[in-house]
Amino acid sequence: MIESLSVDWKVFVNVYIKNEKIIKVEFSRNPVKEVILSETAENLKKDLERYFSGRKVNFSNYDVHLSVSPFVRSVLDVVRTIPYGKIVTYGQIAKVLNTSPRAVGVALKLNPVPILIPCHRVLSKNGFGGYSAGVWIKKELLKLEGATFLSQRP
DNA sequence: GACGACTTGTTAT
DNA sequence: ATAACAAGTCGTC
Repeated sequence: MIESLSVDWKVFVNVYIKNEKIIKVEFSRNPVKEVILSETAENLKKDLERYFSGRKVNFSNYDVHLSVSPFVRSVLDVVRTIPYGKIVTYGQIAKVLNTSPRAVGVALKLNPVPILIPCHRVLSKNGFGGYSAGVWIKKELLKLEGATFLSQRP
């Protein structure tokens, strides 16, 4: 059975969990129908609420499912180690993995669990780069985490 | 700033 | 199998 829960933010953040593993996080105009939540799900919900209220939360101990190619997995693994409030570029990740920035961008688009795997902390060298749910959400998340350089970017 | 060349994994044909 | 594309970057003008 799949658990679903929503957290109210600028948009609703909906999370789906199966067998204690997070399988999907989505931004949506509407909340999902919530089911009875396991302890893991309750904890995650509280952590998300804390996160959106501006607290520093680390999501890296949550179990995520990730049905993606080995390459995408390797990119997401690297992204997962980026600490709260810190920013890196697509190029830096590409260098670590010996690949191209372009490929890193494609891989990040395939991230099934934004926020938990913080792809919003990966920007292009000049500018913001993209975001599957819309760049404005990426900007809001960075603002939330206190990324002060924001105003210097076009 | 604009534009093209180069890149490399994914996606579509 | 092969071509087109993408959440990028670098050099040149």
